[in-house]
Order: sequence, then C-alpha cells, then structure tokens
Amino acid sequence: MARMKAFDPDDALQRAMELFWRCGYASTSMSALLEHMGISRQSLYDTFGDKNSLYLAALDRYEVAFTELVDRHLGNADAGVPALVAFAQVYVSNLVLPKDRGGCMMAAAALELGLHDDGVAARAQAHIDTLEFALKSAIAEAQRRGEVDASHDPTAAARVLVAVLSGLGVMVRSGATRTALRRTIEGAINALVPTLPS
Amino acid sequence: MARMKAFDPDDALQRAMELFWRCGYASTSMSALLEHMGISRQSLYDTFGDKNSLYLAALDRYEVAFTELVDRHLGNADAGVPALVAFAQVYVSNLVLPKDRGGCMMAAAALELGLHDDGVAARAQAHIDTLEFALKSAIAEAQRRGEVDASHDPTAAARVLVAVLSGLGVMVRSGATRTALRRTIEGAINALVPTLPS
DNA sequence: AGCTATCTTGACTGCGTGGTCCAAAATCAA
DNA sequence: TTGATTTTGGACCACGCAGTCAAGATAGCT
Repeated sequence: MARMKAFDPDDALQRAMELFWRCGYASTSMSALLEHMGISRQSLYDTFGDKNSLYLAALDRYEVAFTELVDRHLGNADAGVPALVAFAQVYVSNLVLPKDRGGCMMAAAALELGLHDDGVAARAQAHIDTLEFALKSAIAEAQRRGEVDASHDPTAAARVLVAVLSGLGVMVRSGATRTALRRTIEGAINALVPTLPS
Repeated sequence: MARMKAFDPDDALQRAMELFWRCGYASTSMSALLEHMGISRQSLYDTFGDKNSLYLAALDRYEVAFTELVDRHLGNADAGVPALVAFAQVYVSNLVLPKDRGGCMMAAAALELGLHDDGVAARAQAHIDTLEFALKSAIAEAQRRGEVDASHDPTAAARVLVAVLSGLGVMVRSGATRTALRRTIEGAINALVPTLPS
C-alpha cells in the first residue's frame, strides 16, 4: 500500500486547540497554527479542512475533555457537596493553569462567535447544559444524603452556579488571581448549597 | 477661523462602539467601521487615530454609560434590595436588547484581548471593581435597613453577584433567553441576599 | 472676497490573510 | 524494485487589511 501518517492527528488537534484557546479564532492565523502544530500546510488542509472546520474540531475536543472532567468529579451517583467543592477547585485550576490565565475556551468562543456562528452557539449551549445537569444532580444527591437543606431547588442553584463558573472565565482574563476566583466560587457554594450542621 | 466639524465625534464614537460591541475587535474592519460610523476615512484617522485607539475610546465610552447606569440605580445612599433587583432587570435588558443579544462589551473585550492587551485588562478590572463596589454598598445598606440578615458578608455576596452578572454575558451569546437570564439573576439574589420576612 | 481649516473622495501602498497547487523527498507494502 | 501515498517546502493567487497621501469641495471667519 502506501506510507503511513507520520504525525498523530490527535496531537496536532490538541496543539491547534491550545492556540485557539489562547488567541481566539480571528486572531489566530493559519501560519501560526502550522508552526504551533508542527505539521506542514498540506497535511493540515488534507486532515482538517479549512480554518473553520479545524476550529470546530478543536472546540469539540475541548468539550470532550471537559465532559470527562465533569464526569470524573460529578458522575458518580454518590457525588455530594465535597465532590462539588473539589470540582470547583479543579475548574479554577484549569482556568488559571494553561500557561497563563487561559480562561474557558468555550466561553471565549461563545462571546467571540456565538452571535454569528450557529455551530459555535450550539456547542456553547450544550456545554452549559452539560454543566448544569451535572451540578443539579450533585446537589440533588447532596440533599438525599442530608448534606443540604431539602428546601432548596437544585435546578435553580445549579443554574446560578453555572453562571458563576462562566463569570470566572471572564474575571480571569481581566486579571483576577487564583485566590480571588476560589473565594468567589466558595462563596457561591456556601450561599447556594449551604451544608447543614450535622 | 475655519470650517466646523461636520459630524459629531460623540455620535461617531457611539456608532463605533456599537459595531465593536457586536463583532469584537479583530473581526471588525476599518471599512465596516467607516460605513457604520458614516464618516470618511480621513476624518476617522484624524479624529480617533488608529484602530486600537478607537477601540479603547469605544470601550471607555461603554464604561462611562455603564457607570451612569450603575449610579442611577445603586448610587443613592438609600438603595436596598429593591434597587438591586431593579438594576438586575435593567442589566439583563441591556444584555439582550442591543439589536439581538449583544451581551456585555467589556466581558467580550476581556475574553478576546485581556490576555494580550494590558489596557483592556485594566479597563475590565476597573469595570468589575466598579460593579462590585456598588453592589457591596447596596447590600450593606439593605442590611442597615433591616431588609437582609446582618450575618451575611456584603463583600462576599457582591463578589459572587459580579461573577453571576459576568456569566450572564456569556450565556446570552450561547443563546440563552431573556427569561432564563432573569431566572438566573433572581435566583442568585434570592440565595445571596435573602430578604427577611418583615 | 480671501483665508484657512476641515470634510470628502478615491486612489494607493505594503502586507498579511486563507487557500491552492506543484514537485521533490520520504516511506511504506507488495 | 516498484508503485502507491504521504510529507514537506515553497511558490503562488486573489483578496482584504490597516493605514497614508493628494486633490478638490465646503464651510466659517475677517
């Protein structure tokens, strides 16, 4: 037959995601992508199509990783408030860690393109729904386990938490420190899902 | 002397702000700005300098209008929970109204450029500080007036509310409806600043 | 009227863009 | 070896970009 692919498309996509994540869509040039992905121009277009397709693929890859993260922390049926707090910590770390204050790629995508690109808007909406459902489930489970007052509405609390987490993505790019983010999300959890004195 | 300026620089800047608001920085071309501002190329460069300066000026104009809005609702010394709720309503309207789901220009600016442009990051930080301070003051006043339990920490609550409001800007560009936004912010206020039964 | 400062129009310049194409080199299987 | 197929690199294209310049029209002032 013929020659095998010499580069790992998954690695290349990962690299593309990193650059899109840091610089957004419009400000990321194909030349910069080529350099950062470490493959040739021809290979890129053959494997991923045009810039838009590559971006959407990168966004999907981001979402897969995000969903895994959510599942790992909140997927278990017995995930209560401690799991929720742990998830929040990791979420903040992921916002701050990528090199330097990377923020949330999906939030950036929604703000930059959501208004004009239905594909991006749909993905952002799915992202939000995923997060809200996982949070709602965790809160409901916490109530079942008696950690949280049953009078709270898990859906409403989850909705607010999603907004807070989305807001952190904005704040981190405005220069907010890691501790500021942690204080914010901890304050939100304390107010929205107050643990009962046992 | 000489001929008077034939166009109103303030109007022109307002127009520029609208376009930057809707399309962001990188995706807004000077040609599009010329058309939307309704002035000639030369006038634009003479009056506002290059693209970056124009953007920062537009951002400043946005912030001035925003600060006025905040002052109008939360500036009075006797602004309590009702004023806070009213402000939230107007805030949501402003997110949704500009043509179609305009979102928050400052949030978009922070996400698109905050990482690479210190001027933008500083403005976004100032925006957040302004909002947080006004909210904190209103919450503290509400406590003084007995509307809210004094055990709450106004600073912490204000911080979370800022995050929620920032998050709304992300959600609206993901396709969230006006009612979804209102439910979210109302849920946040109810949880963070619960009005005492009188 | 004459002067002067501004506005408008349109052409122009580099430059960077996304995207295509080609050819040589490299690598696999038969 | 041969043939198929991918990789790489560079050349190339049309286009849009931000920004500049010059010439002419227009308006206020003395």
